[in-house]
Amino acid sequence: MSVVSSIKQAAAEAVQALYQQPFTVADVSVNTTKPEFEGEYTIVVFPFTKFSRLKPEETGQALGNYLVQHYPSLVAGFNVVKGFLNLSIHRDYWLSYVKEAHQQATPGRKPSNGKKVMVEYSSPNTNKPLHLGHLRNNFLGYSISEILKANGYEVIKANLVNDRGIHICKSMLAWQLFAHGDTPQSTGVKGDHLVGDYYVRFETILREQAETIISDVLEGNFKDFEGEEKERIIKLHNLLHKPEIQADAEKAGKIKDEIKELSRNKTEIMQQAKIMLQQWEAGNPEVRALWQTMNSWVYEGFEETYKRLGIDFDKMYFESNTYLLGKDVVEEGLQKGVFFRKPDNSVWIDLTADGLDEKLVLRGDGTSVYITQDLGTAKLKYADFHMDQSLYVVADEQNYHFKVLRLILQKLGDASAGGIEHLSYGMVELPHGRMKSREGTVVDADDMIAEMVSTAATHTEELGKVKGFSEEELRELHETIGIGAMKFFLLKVDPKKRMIFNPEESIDLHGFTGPFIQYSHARIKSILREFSTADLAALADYTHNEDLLPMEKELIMINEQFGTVLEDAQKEWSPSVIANYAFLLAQTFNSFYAKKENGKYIYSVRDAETDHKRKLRLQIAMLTANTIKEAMKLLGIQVPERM
RNA sequence: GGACCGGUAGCUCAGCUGGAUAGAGCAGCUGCCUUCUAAGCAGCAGGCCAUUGGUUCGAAUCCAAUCCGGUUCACCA
Repeated sequence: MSVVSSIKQAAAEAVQALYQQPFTVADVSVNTTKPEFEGEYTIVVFPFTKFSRLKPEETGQALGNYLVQHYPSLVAGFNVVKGFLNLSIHRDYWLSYVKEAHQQATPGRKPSNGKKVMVEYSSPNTNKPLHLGHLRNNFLGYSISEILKANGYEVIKANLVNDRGIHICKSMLAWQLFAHGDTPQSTGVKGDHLVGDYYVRFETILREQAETIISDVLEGNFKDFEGEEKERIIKLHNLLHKPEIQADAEKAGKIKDEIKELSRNKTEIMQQAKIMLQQWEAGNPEVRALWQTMNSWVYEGFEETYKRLGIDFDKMYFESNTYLLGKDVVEEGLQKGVFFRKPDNSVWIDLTADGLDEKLVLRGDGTSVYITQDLGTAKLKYADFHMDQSLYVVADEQNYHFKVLRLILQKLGDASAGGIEHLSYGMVELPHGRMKSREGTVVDADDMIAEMVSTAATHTEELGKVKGFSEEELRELHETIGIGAMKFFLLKVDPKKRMIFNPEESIDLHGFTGPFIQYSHARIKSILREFSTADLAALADYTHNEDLLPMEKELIMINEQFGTVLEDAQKEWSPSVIANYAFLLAQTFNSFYAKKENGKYIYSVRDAETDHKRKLRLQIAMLTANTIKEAMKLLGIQVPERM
């Protein structure tokens, strides 16, 4: 049990004993003691005064006395300042913690809790390469999975690949029209990029063709439209010319957008893509073959990127296998009276009682929509694994979708409903706004990785501290630092906040960054290298008998908090909690390392004042290195032995 | 318009389950390599915690209203 939990429990018992009042552990507020006061942890006594009917100072005294008397091995002393009871934790408590923990490779890990959770993340489209937004998703999904594991959960990392649909046909069509049979092998272009290039090509042609139609429409020529669509476009055209709309830029913009959308749909190339999609759905052998070929190129490309980033999955789902799944759910919903059919044969659910809207679950023509598939897939996942919880790592623009998904499954009384949770994260934006693939303003993941690794290489070379590294070791080190910097950059921010990335400013290697923490770890390792492995192993049997200097105590304390930090990160689904902690720990060790008095390093390990001190500091150094390593591992970041 | 999310130093962010004088990093300025690695350490400067009101011993933190920014409310996925 952590120190803080022990204190809370002791305090709750003390209040019950002293004042015969029921008081739970959750009601006790414990903070770290401010540096200007004596002690390590502080109990806020104000909440107890209504039971004690004494002044806060007197209540604090009474409580402090009780704790010292009844928990002497925990609380060695105390002082009271106003309503704050500052506790000095017994020296031996800290000493026994370092002794017991310093050789643990994975500090803070919890034993299995018997619960199973699926984390779905990444979920890429197979029509273009990964970009910066996907990186945040991948890093978050991977990290939260590792954090859940460390907290005792069994985790299934799942990836639902969006491998079919109109966007895939766009790339396929453009390739058919313009590629002259080019392949990744023939061009030397990475598969996902090659396919992405044809997606862009498609969009370029589409834009050109749409321009013509739009300018026709704006001139009052509606030859490309007929029937209902013609009526609609004429109506929009007329609306646009009304003076009150002309005066309202926002409304005019919306109308123009709709004209644009309708026109895009009418282009020849879009019509061709739609035909291709129908052929795909009908199982046309030629289209299916092309689809398989091009998807395999993309998978090779993704595989390379995932591997480089250290991202992995336990289970792959493919939308081409799941997109028809939801239809029996629709039947079920109709039978249970949860859904209803409209005259045009479309199927809906009424969620207005829950503060939401009516939601379509099946089109009039019997084809499914996004939510239909997701309902089916949720049931499939549950049938496959019977997990207690199913976590979806998806951007916050889909908050509404997941609210609806969970609600529908609840109304259907489905077993999977209770476990559905949305780990919603904010989008990564550029200084000028959102990344848009149509407008070519995306930051490509592979480019970004290459750039970070090369920045790391340049910087490493400038510092010139890696003499004796082989080519291969150097290459590995640059990967570790560059990718570490990038992962840390994207994970240090609270997931639910959107973040702005400026490609003009490269990601820092100093300060609150991955490399700072990696560096701190490497430096601890260089301290440990001063000693033989036999010396280090022998520390396990060493019996402590020495007082602690302030920063020795502080470091042990922070290390000891790791278990609690792990729990917090899990509860909040936030790797940033771990990132902040790892930084604090590294920073504190650096201060410890560099602390100088009268020209002497007062916390020197090698040149410690006594053998006891040397052994204590060695244990502290080992403990800190292990905790840093483990914390970074939970973020998916490796730490080097030397850098 | 409804729902949800955000607004803390010049910039990027911690702190938000109420607790002592609001913290980091970057950028700016000072110092510190004969040291177990200076990707570091120590310091200076920088704040009406969006605004107003409320709750109470105590509010950046909780509540209400307002202002600003974002997302969403598709027979797209």
